[in-house]
Amino acid sequence: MKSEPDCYSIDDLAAKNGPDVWEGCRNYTVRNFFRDAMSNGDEAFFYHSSCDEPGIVGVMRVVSEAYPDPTQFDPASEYYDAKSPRDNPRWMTRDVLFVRKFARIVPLSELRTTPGLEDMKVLMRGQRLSVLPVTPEEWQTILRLPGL
DNA sequence: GCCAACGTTGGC
DNA sequence: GCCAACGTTGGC
Repeated sequence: MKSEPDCYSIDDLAAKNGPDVWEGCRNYTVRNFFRDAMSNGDEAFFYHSSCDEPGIVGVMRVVSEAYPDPTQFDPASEYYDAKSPRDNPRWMTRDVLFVRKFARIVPLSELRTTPGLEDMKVLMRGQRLSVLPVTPEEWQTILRLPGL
């Protein structure tokens, strides 16, 4: 799950000391991932994008079922969507909980050269979705990279 | 339903 | 700042 650290970083999530809403995703494929592909209790990588060193910085846990992203109904929010009906919300999200920050960032450049990650979705050209699936094998491979 | 125009993402 | 990729919009 990607976030621009200038906007919301893994340190922001850690400082929350509890669940936080993963808000603002406005893409139908991502909406479907939140709704259908995730389960309460799943773990996810936190990825910093659009920054000096893009890459995976730690682990968090999904700690809710899917529910409508509240920011779509908030006219004061930058994520407000006037076309989303309250009785049939367009945008879904889930709560996440900080699990741990890696000893070092695992940069995108390293992911690209790590054996076993050749087919990882986040490395595919043209891939811009802010939430992407990770296979169990990729998950284990990546966990071994940052060390302690 | 087609498709051009436009907007966004995000690495570089 | 550039640009490739691709999603969305809206006229027809």
